[in-house]
Amino acid sequence: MQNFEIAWIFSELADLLEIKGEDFFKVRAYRRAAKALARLEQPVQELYRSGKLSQVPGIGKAIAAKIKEIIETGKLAKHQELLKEIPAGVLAVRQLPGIGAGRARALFKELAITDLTELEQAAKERKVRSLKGFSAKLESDILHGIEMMRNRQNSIRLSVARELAAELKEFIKLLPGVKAVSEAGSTRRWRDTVGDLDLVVAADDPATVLHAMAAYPRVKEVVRQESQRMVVNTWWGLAVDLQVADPAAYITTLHRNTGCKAHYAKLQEIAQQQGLHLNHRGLFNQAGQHLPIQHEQDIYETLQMTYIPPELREDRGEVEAARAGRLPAVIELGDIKGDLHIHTTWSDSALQLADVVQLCRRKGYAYAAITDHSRSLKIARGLEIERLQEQHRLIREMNEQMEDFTLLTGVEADILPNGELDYPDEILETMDVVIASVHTGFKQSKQEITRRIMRAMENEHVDIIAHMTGRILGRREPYEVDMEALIETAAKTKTALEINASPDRLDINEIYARKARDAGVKICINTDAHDAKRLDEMPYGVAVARRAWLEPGDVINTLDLPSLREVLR
DNA sequence: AATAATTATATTGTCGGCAGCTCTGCCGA
Repeated sequence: MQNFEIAWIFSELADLLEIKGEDFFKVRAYRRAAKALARLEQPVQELYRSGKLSQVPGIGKAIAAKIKEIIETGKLAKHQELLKEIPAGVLAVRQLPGIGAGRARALFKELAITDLTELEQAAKERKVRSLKGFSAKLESDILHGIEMMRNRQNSIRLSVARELAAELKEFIKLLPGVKAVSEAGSTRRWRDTVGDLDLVVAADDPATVLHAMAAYPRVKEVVRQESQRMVVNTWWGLAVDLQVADPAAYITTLHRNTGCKAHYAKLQEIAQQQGLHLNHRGLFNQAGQHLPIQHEQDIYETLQMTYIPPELREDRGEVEAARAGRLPAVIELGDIKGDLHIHTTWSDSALQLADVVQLCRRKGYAYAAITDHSRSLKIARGLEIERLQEQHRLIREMNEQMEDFTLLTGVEADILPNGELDYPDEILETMDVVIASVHTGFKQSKQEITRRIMRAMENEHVDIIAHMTGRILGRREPYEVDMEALIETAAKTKTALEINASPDRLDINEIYARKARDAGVKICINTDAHDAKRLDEMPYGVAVARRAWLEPGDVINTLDLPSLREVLR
């Protein structure tokens, strides 16, 4: 069992107990434990075997015993019992914006609502508004929320797909007769969300692979089986579409299954024009003979164009650009020289200042900016001015001890509802990096929130606007902003826009990042890390930049430190 | 339920906006 599967049980247990009305501090203890487990770098099973579970902060005697039960039996009795009492659908109801544990409980107890469909019915019949704690407005918000939830059913965050892909590839690689295996489809193209996970395997004997796949522990049920293909549902809620190819046709199958469809169709058409034929079996000449294909590069070369990396295969002009030899040399992970948005224990992160230095150094970065939350964000222990200055003094001292690495002083200052920043200018001007972002007042009108962010950009001390549309994938829609106007203002004020690399955000997205670049706006790719694991999420941000066709020169954290300082000045 | 310390017991991230049985509970950052 993986850490986050165990963490998930505790987090669901917390939700169930909260809905039941159990002591809130107990609920919070389970949440803390879940968070601690998800954050662990080492497998929980290992800690369990060495008897070190209770050493993890947030895990005491009772929770350690429950972890033992989960590891040994695969489930938790207390969790199972609660699920019998409170149907899983109630948890989905609780996920709706505006519905917390209290309102979910009221709906369940008073109206016997056990899932979203029943809630929708009740809301349409105007039965919800009369409950204590509800209103006509909330009732219509509920209907909106249900609609929203339905619309995103097929979108699972890329990180989930990539983690499952990594695990499945390890497993499949070791099966007898397997020559190669790769993810394909939108997972390989690094789309922010995916509908399913496509895998392509090169193997002599498809039956062996399919048989092993069907028996794999993550697999819940086989949905479809053909001689060389299998579709399964997994316990992670993500379907896997596995295609086994003859080793000779592996590259062309992988290429076709990577898509996107429109991109592939264009290549087929170009092949046709050149008297060739392209399909998943190979690339053929007029006589029907196989042309040698060792790598995907060979396909593009034969079709007389530059190689197009998977991230760019979206039929957004890349085929035309590649034929004209005008495809940009897009940014790579190795171009990144530092991370400019990192939180520490000074506010709400698990990282110590020294951890940031150590981990970023190990990545080969030359610098990193410490940007903790500002004072108004109480929930995140935002820093009062004195604390912020104390931290900056400490950082300057640390820098004196280091030659090959620099910590930059900074802050993630809240943009207050009126567009002012959370600290006065004389404080902001003392630090290296000022990030500005919105954390409250999402319900402002499009005009208000746009104007608010524009005002922040107009502050000369603001260097970067972080996660500008505020979306949390699968949980919160982006807020209404006039992107055109914001990009224009960012260009005018020379404010960089962040690509937040967290797979939960990926904000701004590739569409806006490309528009911003075209308007002359610089981009900064940041992890916004709150723990060591999330510091590793830079590749997701780089993927967004690649999909936006960005080159290293478009991204400020590819610069060496002196040039970066020049830009930030 | 975990933690710290008074080793039996207190504490455990805060606070503004919202809606409606207007001083309170709920929600969300």
